[in-house]
Amino acid sequence: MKNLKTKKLYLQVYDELRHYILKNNLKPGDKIPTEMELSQVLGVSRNVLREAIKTLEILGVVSSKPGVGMIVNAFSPSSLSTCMFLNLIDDRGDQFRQSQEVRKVLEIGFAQQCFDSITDNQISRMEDCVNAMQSFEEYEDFYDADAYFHRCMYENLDNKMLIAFLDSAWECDRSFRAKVVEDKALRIKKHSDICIALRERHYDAFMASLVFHFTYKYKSAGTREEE
Amino acid sequence: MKNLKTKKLYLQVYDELRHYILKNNLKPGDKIPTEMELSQVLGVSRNVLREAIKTLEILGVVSSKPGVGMIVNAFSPSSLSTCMFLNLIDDRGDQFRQSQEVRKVLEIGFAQQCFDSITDNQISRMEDCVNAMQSFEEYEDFYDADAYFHRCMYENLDNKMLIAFLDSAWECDRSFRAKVVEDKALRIKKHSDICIALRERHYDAFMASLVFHFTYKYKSAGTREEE
DNA sequence: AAATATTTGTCCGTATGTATC
DNA sequence: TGATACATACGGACAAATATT
Repeated sequence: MKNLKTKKLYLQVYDELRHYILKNNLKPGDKIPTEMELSQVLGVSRNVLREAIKTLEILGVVSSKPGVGMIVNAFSPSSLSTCMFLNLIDDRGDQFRQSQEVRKVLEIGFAQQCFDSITDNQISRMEDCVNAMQSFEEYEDFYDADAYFHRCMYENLDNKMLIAFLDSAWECDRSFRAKVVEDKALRIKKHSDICIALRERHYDAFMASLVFHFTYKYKSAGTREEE
Repeated sequence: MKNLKTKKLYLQVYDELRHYILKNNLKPGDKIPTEMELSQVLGVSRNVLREAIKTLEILGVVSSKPGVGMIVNAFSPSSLSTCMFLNLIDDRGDQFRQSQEVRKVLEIGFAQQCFDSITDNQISRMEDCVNAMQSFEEYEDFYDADAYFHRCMYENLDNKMLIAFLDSAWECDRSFRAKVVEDKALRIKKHSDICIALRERHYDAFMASLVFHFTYKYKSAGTREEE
C-alpha cells in the first residue's frame, strides 16, 4: 500500500475503511476487525490506522470499547454525518438536477420570509453582486458573486440550517453548472430583476423573478454524458 | 486534562480544537499552532492530538503540509462537512424551529412530485407505520415510525439529496420534539389523514393534510425565549 | 546554492485500563 | 481468581517536505 501515489496514508486508510463497511454491507452491531488485524492487513502502522478510524468514531459511524473491539453503529440512514460518510451519491451526473430541485424548493419556499425581513443593506449588497458580475471575466469569480447573492437574500431569516442546506446544495451544483446554456446577459438580468422587485417592495414581481431565475436550458438535450 | 470525566481523550481534544477555531474566529488561511504546541498546551500526547486533528482534516476543515503547518480551509461556509463541524450552531433551543421550517418547506415543496410518483406499495408501508404507532408505548419507537413514514413519502422522487436533507433536519428536531404538546391520537390522525388522501388520489386533501401536519402548539405559548 | 531548522508523516515499543472467559 | 484480548495513551525515533538563513 505504501507507494500508492503520494496521497497521505491516513486518507487512503479512511477511504479503505469506508469502502470496507459499505462493500461488506455491515449492519449495526456487526463487529469490525481489531486494530492489530486491520493495521496488518492494510500494511500500515496502528497509529495511522487509528487516525483514520477515530474519524469514523467521531462521525458516529462506529463505536469502540477497550476489551471489546469496534462495532458498526445504528446509523440513521442519513443525518449529516452518515450522509457525508457515504460521500453522498454515486451518480454524479444526477446531482445537478437534484441540487437544482432542492434549491428551487427552498428558495421559493422561504421567499415570503425573505421578502418580509430583507433590509436595504442586504439589497445593496445584492446589487453590488450584479454590478460585479458585469465586470467579471473568470467563470469562478462570476460563480462566487452568484453564490454570495443568494446567501445575502436569506441571511436575515435567522435560520442557519437553511443557509447550510442552501450552501451545500450550491456546492454540489457548482461543478456541473457549466452544462447549463445561459449567457452572461441573461444570468445577470435574472438577478437584476430580483433586486428591482425587492427595491420596489413588489411581492408578485419578486416571486415571478425568482421562479424565472430557476428556469434553465440544458446543453443539447439528451446528450449529457454519464460515467 | 487527564482525569476529566471518563470521556476519551481524543474526543475531548476534538471538541477543544473545534471550539478553538470557532472562538478565535479563525478565517480561511489562518494558521493553527503546530502539533507540538497544541499537544503541550492541551497536555496530551502528539498521537492523541493527531487522532483528533486528522478528523478535522478529513472533514476538510483544515489542511496540513509537512514543513509548513496547518491552516484553516476556505470553508464554504457550509457544505455538509463544515455544517457538521459547527455541529451545527450553539443555540440549540432554536434548532427545533429551524428544522421545522426547513422540513415544512421541503415536504410541501415536493408534495406535487410526491403525489405524482407515489406507488401503492409506498402508501401501504405508510399505513403500516400509522398502525404501528397505535401499538407503540415507547417514545423512541413512535418517533422511528414517524421518521420512516416521511422517508417513504419521498423515496420515489429519485432525489437522494432531498432525503439526506430531510433526514438530517429530522434528526435535529428529534431531541427537541418533547417540547411539542401533541397527544398521540392527534399525531396519529395527522398521518392517517395523509394516507387517506393519497389512497383516494385527492390532491387538495393531500396538501391540506400535509399543511395541517406541520402545525404545532408549543408548551406554554409565548414563553419561548429568544436571544 | 547550500546547509539548517521546522513541521508534518510514519513507525515502533511499552504500559495501563477494561471487558470477557 | 487469574488469563486473555482489546482499546487507550504515552514517548521516542526517523523520514520527507518545506521554509529559512
